[in-house]
Amino acid sequence: MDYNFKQIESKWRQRWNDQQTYRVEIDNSRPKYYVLDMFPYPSGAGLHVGHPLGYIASDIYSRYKRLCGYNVLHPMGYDAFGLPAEQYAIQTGQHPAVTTEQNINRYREQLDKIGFSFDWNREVRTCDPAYYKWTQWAFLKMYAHYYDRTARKALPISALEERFAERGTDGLDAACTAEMRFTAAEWTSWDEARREQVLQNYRLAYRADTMVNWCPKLGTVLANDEVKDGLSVRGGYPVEQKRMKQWSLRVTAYAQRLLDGLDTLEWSESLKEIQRNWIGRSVGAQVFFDIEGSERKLEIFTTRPDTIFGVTFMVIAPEHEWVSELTTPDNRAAVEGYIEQTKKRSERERIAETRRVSGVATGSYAVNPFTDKAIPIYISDYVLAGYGTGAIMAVPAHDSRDYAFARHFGLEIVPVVEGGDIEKESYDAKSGRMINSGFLTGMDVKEAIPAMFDEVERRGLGKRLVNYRLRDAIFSRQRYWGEPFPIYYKGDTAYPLSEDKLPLELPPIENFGPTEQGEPPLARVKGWTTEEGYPLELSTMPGFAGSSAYYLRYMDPHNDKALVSKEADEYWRSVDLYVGGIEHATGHLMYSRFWNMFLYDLGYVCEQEPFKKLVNQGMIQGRSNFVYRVVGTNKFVSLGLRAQYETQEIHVDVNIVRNDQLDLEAFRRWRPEFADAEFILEDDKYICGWAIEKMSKSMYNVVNPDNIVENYGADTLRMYEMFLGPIEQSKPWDTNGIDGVHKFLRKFWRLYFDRDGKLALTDEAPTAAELKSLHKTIKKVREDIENFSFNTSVSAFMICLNELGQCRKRAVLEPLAILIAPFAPHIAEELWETMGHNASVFDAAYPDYDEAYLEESAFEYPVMVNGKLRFKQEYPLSATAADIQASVVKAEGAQKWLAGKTPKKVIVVPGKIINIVI
RNA sequence: GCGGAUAUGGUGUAAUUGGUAGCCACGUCAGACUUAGGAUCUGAUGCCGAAAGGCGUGGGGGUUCGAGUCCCUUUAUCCGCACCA
Repeated sequence: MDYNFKQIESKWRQRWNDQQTYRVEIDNSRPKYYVLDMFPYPSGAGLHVGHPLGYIASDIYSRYKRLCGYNVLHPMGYDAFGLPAEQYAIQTGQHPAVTTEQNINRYREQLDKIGFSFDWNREVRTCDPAYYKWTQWAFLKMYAHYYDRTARKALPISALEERFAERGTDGLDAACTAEMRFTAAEWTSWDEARREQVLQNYRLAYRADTMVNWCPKLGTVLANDEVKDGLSVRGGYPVEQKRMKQWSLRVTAYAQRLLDGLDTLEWSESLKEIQRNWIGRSVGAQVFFDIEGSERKLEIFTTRPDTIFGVTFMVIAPEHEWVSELTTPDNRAAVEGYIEQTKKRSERERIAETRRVSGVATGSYAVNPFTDKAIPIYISDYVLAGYGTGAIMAVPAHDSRDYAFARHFGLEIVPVVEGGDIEKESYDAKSGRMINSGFLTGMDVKEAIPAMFDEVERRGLGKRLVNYRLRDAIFSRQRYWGEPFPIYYKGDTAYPLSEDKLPLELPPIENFGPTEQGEPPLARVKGWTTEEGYPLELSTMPGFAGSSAYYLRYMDPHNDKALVSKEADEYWRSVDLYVGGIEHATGHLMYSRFWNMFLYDLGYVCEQEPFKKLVNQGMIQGRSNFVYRVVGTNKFVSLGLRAQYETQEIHVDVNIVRNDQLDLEAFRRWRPEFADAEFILEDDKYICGWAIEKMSKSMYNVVNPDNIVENYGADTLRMYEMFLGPIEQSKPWDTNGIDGVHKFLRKFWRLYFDRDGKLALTDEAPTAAELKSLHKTIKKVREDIENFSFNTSVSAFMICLNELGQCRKRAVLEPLAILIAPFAPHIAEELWETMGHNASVFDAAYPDYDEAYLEESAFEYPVMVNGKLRFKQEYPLSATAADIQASVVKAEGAQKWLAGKTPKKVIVVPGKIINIVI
């Protein structure tokens, strides 16, 4: 009886489902382990063969951990809110809930075929009201808290109100949108709306007028991580900067903790680096510059206070609040023209034209506090409104952008650091001796920086300040298919719904586009108000809202009293191993950490970091195949002969190509126009060309895992995906080669059974060689799993099989069946049961190796002469280096190469190598 | 421009972490069994060479008895950030 994978796999799929094999509960008698995959967005296209790569790796790991005695939490769910379903709804009128449900069912069907050990009782869907109740709950908590820098944690906003009533802002160091100063008396004198406006400045979830990424085509604002090169990540539509009133999360409050936390995580260095860059910490100073003829002072941020003596002008962003105020009547026309021109340019154009210098003078002057000279204030779009204060002190001698600007406008360039030639270019390096700099002159830059910090603070011009590139996350989307905000309005003032009103359910709707007035779709809903008739917020939450705490919900998915119970949280704690794509580096992985830290501050969770160890699986690219049509005919010429013809390259469906050889009949059936195709063959075969491209429908290179499972079985798919190469590496999918793994599994099967399908194991004692082979494999496989090196463990199984030959001994094959179980669970279960075990193979103990079987008594040394391998010589392992040194020269092999000469040196590394240097 | 990663046969890859480069597969070639083969089994397969031997881990240089691995330099590809003051 041959290896009937179809029968075996459907049997065990059924059995695992019926017996709830992978259901897990809290079990204080066993150590826990939490293995998580990034849950998928259920798209209409279904899974392709690249998606399960990470799932298979994590499944192998969790099955392994389970076999090692851990209580393993390994859940799966769906990130079900989002733009694509809604775009589809706008086009077709189908409700996103319907298409999402369909897609989820399709995903589930596909996932089930691969034999994952997910506990489906814990499934979550972000679009389920019972789930998003807790998304809304967390939002309300953020709304009701502010971040106190002194306490280094989030505190209730009510405490802030009390504080304001007692002493105003005196002594307060809190994360806020703009620094505020007021007294207790002022606070008490304000009305409710005014106070609320002030509190919005501090809330961790707040509504404010801010510069946002507006995507007109999608009709919504987007967060920074949803925009790339001035285009939306979803859809690739142009994005522009616009000032709008939007909800945001004060992620920046946690910037330092998000940065510090990275050091405690087992993440790849490159991923940590991406997050560090995204947070973008820079240490510098805030400095206030006097403005001539004004009481106000222009605030700037600089990391080079040492160069203040070289400041010869200042530049503010076109969007700066004071533009109008600083513009003198003579310059008004020019300034307004410039601003108009900047507005018209999209973000994308602005990025493309970074080299071009543009700007205009305001006519106002500031005063350099150290040289006392009047310096002109300019407007230019090379200064960004969103970073620092949107204003800079320009040091043309030591900043290349300021230099280009000064050259263009003929402004003064005063060098203050020695080195470089300011006639040619600016000298940006942070080293050298200070010149033309008053009290700093003669110091090195490294001394001058702290000296100037001190001086600025002493003279009350400003203070040391740490700045972050990280922006607060814009949290509202003018969309339908997302979580509604538990917020209502009285006039323009926002109020939270009370927690007992949650979940605030998304109302049904038929038209999914924006209204004619450009309002979000929820504006169409009659009665989208509170019971008292106050209007509810019309925007919904963004995609990352639902994915920010889903790992917590898996711990306790059916709890309607809390996001996660104390008991469940304290048992499961945090994710021990998280597997997913690197594309979430600055989005989901950032927001989740923020969300979790916030819940940690409030005492709802016991771990500060949600994902202890993280593995990024590589992207799977497509491998396209081509046929070559002779131009103007319906003849197709094989790859090797195409040079003789004028041909046209056409993508052909990879599913009708095998090992680059075209299935001619299937090709004729593929599309009607090829029904009577003729072929020019080489060696009676049609060989296709190939290329590595993105996996997509239009390239006909999408490989569906269902087809692989159908033809080879899930166990083959699982092992082959691992065999393909290191898990972190991006690589093209190539079905060529899957035969090797399939062949291995068939051979493996045939080791246990005779021709009639009867178990053919013997109770004979294994030989030393067999035991050595077994224990070597156990050792290798265990180590490889721990190191996430699954490709080499698959190889180890193949080597073991080659070494075992026809060994049918139970003492060898029984542990081998358990050893392979994480990789090929179906076949392992079947073998285990056939061998007479009642319980699942996953209730067994994972085999461990015994060093004793691996020991060698003698070692055949490779002997090198002058670094080149010349002969081999065996010595017992007990032989000392000195013994070998003395005797190896006398060996027959050595005599030939020495040719009578005396060696200069003989190097012996016991157990490794001998090198004779002549 | 800054930061990170990668580079090994025709292909995917491996290398006890400084110690016999190419394990394990795919592919190819030869053979066996076959009416047949997208089945199975055996053998060969880095390059040059008849052989002895030589050359080989993107290129150049260095350290070392010994380098795919360490150091310097250079090239190519991929990814992230990018007028961040």
